[in-house]
Amino acid sequence: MIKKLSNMDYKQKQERCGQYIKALEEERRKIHVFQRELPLCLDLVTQAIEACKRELPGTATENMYGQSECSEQTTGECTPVLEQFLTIKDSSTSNEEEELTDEHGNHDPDNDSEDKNMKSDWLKSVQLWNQPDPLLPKEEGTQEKMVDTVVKKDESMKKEAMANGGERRKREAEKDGGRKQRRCWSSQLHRRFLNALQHLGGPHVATPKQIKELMKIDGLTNDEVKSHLQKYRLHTRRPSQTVSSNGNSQTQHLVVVEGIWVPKSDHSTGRTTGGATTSGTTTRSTTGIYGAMAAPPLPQWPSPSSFRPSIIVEEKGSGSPSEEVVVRCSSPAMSSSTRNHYVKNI
DNA sequence: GTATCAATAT
DNA sequence: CATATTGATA
Repeated sequence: MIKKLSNMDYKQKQERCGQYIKALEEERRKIHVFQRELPLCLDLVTQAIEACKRELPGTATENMYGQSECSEQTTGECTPVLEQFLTIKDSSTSNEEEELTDEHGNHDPDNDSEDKNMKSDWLKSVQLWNQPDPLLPKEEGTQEKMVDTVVKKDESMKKEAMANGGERRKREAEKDGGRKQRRCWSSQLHRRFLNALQHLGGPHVATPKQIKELMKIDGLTNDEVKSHLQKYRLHTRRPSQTVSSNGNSQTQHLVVVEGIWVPKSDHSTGRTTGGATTSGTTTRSTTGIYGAMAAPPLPQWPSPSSFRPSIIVEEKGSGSPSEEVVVRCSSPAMSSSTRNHYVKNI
């Protein structure tokens, strides 16, 4: 009796583990669409899967009870996997959103051109594009411990936002005839923006008002969000389609669309972390900083582990006059309704 | 949602 | 001084 029970128990364990893995994999498929904005998330899930698989075949000593199928945002006590999450998170949390370390009030334009930091400093160098603000908000300090939905995250930099925008929002009717002072989109602000975007289902379905609300940043106006969204869209479109120029457009039925848009990488460290170090000085070939995210050269993310292209689109119809492409994704959010087909302007 | 203006940065 | 970026506005 008891033997049987324990045996069944074991089998159940295994089955549970399998289910868990399955769930994880599905989850990963889902967020794969957003790999552009949640590369680390994807990475985390992937690693979790691997870790789980490693444990499965061996002695299933670990206790897998308690969570029928925790899909990422489980409440917390999530077996060894959770530990993995935590570890990884700890190491990479800096670029998840706390990458703002105002360590450098000065960027040394001289000894910058090293690729020395090909770890994850991609954004580190971004932070200081603030206006000469006497307020140096040292907000950071927030070591959040939520690995969950990626959205609810920290609420830490609102103050900064206030300082930047809300405070000086008073219209100075001086020579500019009442034009507002520029809103400074810090990297954090932008990240919140991105989060909001993805929760609303993508840049093309999100409305500025919703975004603003979701960002929950005091002093932020709809127009500001709107403007930023516009710019974001402009830049996230494919800025360069350097491929296929030689009439061999049929060989390429798959093109990668969109990449990560990170706010203004600094003037020095902003090279592609991988591949051929673009010795800079290519100047902006109409694509500028955002250009390095299109198709063939593949993403240049600091993420050490495997990284696959972003959203994949495939050409529709071989004779269609309208060069239209459809995003192939399984995300319910993305694939809702008709707004998700990007028109190609080749 | 787009186009244009204006302030800055390069 | 010209041009590119980027946020504000029309």
